[in-house]
This record gives sequence, C-alpha cells and structure tokens, in this order.
Amino acid sequence: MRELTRAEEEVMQVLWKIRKGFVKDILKHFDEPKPAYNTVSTIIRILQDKGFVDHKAYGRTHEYFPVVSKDEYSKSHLNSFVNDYFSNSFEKMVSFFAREKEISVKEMQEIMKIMEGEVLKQKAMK
Amino acid sequence: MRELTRAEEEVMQVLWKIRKGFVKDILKHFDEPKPAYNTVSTIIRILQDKGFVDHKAYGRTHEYFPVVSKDEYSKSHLNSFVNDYFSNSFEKMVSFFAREKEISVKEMQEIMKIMEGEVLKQKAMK
DNA sequence: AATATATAACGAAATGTTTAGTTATGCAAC
DNA sequence: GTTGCATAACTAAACATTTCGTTATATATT
Repeated sequence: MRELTRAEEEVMQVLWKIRKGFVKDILKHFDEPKPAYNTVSTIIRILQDKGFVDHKAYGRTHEYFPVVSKDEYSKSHLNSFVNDYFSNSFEKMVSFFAREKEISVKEMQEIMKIMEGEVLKQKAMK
Repeated sequence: MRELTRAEEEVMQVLWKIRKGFVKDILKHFDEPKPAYNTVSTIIRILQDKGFVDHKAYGRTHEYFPVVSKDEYSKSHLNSFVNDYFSNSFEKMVSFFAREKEISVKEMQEIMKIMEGEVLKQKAMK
C-alpha cells in the first residue's frame, strides 16, 4: 500500500472521523490556522489518484469518502513498522514496550485478558 | 523527535545494524541497485544536521555512528502512531491486532508470558 | 615532489510535496 | 437571462527530498 504524506494523512484522519463529507466539511475539522479551501481540494484530488478516497457527485459538488479504511491503513502501516524495527515479530514489539514500562500493570492485565479471549476463540474454531 | 524520510531511514537502519562505519561500509549494506557514494554521503550530512548521527574524524575520513538509538526512535515513532491511530491506547492497538489474527495463538501465549513476567517484576518493586 | 587514490564538501538538477491563486462551470437569486 | 456565489479543475510557485556530478583536499605511493 502507498504511504500517506503528512498533509494527506491529516485529510484522511478527518475523513475517517466524519465518514464522508464535502471539502468544506473537511476544512471545518482542521485546527487553526486552517489551510486554504483549495489546498484541501488539491490534496483530496491526489488522494483520489492514489486510490485512498472516492466521491459521489451531486451535480457539480462532490461528497468524498474513504476507500481505504483506517483499519486497513493501520494494519499495513504497523506491519511495515514491525517488520523494519522488530524483525517482523509482533511479540518483540509488545515485549519491548512492556519493558520500556510504557504500559502499566493494569493495562497489561487488560491486554492479557483480551488476548486470552482471542486464544480461546481460535481454539474453539478448530 | 524529527521524522526520518525514506532515504534517511534506510541509512539509519544500516548504521543501527553495523553500529558505526565509514560511508563505504554503509554503502556495502545497501541492496542492488546501490545508490552512489555521494548520495549516501549527502544523506549522512543531513542526518548529522538533524542530530541523528555524529562522527569521529580520523584525519580526513569520518567514522559515523548513531546518536539516536533504534530503540529511542522506535519508541517515539510507535507512540505517535498509537496516538494517531488508536487514540493513544496501546491496549487498543494490541487488541486490534489480536482480532485481526495477525498473530497466532502460540505468539499470543508467548507475549502473555513476557507480560506476566513484567507484571510480576513491577509488583515486586513495590 | 609528483601522481594517484579516497574522501567529504559543494552545487545543482530531478523529483516529490505542499500551498494557494486563477479559471471555468453550474446553480441560485434576482 | 444576468449577476453573484460555490465549487472543482487547472496551474504554478514555493519548498523539501533525493540523487549524483564536480571539486577540493588530505593521504598514500612512486
């Protein structure tokens, strides 16, 4: 999957949040100082070319929506990251962060509970 | 922390791997088609300006080494990612990937073992 | 010392990204 | 229908990144 540049990513984050919208809707969600209308419009056009968004036309105005979901992009992005920084081992990545104490005991236990649930689900499927 | 561009990141990956080296050493670790010597040299200079590497001079030749460790950069990069894509919740990120079945039962159990170890360590410290 | 070699610094061209002015077109208000 | 308004398309300029040829300089070789 192509990578998003900084500006493109910001537009995508808005679209993922609002699900669909016209350029002016997207613009509303930018913090000050807001970029010019045309700046957002151009980025949207690039995102269309790259296949990240598409639009539905109402006469001359276009309502844009994501074609690539935030989940899909997250997945691809994190997989590359884990590949480049943790020799493709998700396990190494998680344990690195556990050791770095970025996550508290409570959080770790919460994660473990979720993972136990997944383990059971997968076993049940056999 | 500043972000690394694509080309910069590739040079850093080599430096992190070899720990220190002259431009020609870095060049050796690139896959074909290798970039020109000067391309790597220029990128190294940019990385020095950005504070990611420094060098030790032996007369006119420079031996380069990372100033920012791979761990530091990983940490900063993943924190931004988790912030942007999982509302800053590491837990959400892990459980998303568990659900996506990107990790096998075996791997999850391994991660759980590591995390249990961390939980115990942290409790012991109290 | 003269020449060759290796290196970093410099400069510049090619490419990619970001920003926004200008233009053309359709729609609404009059 | 003419005017004004909103919009997307087009265009171009500013800026950033990537690539590498050229140059200057130090060191090694003869």
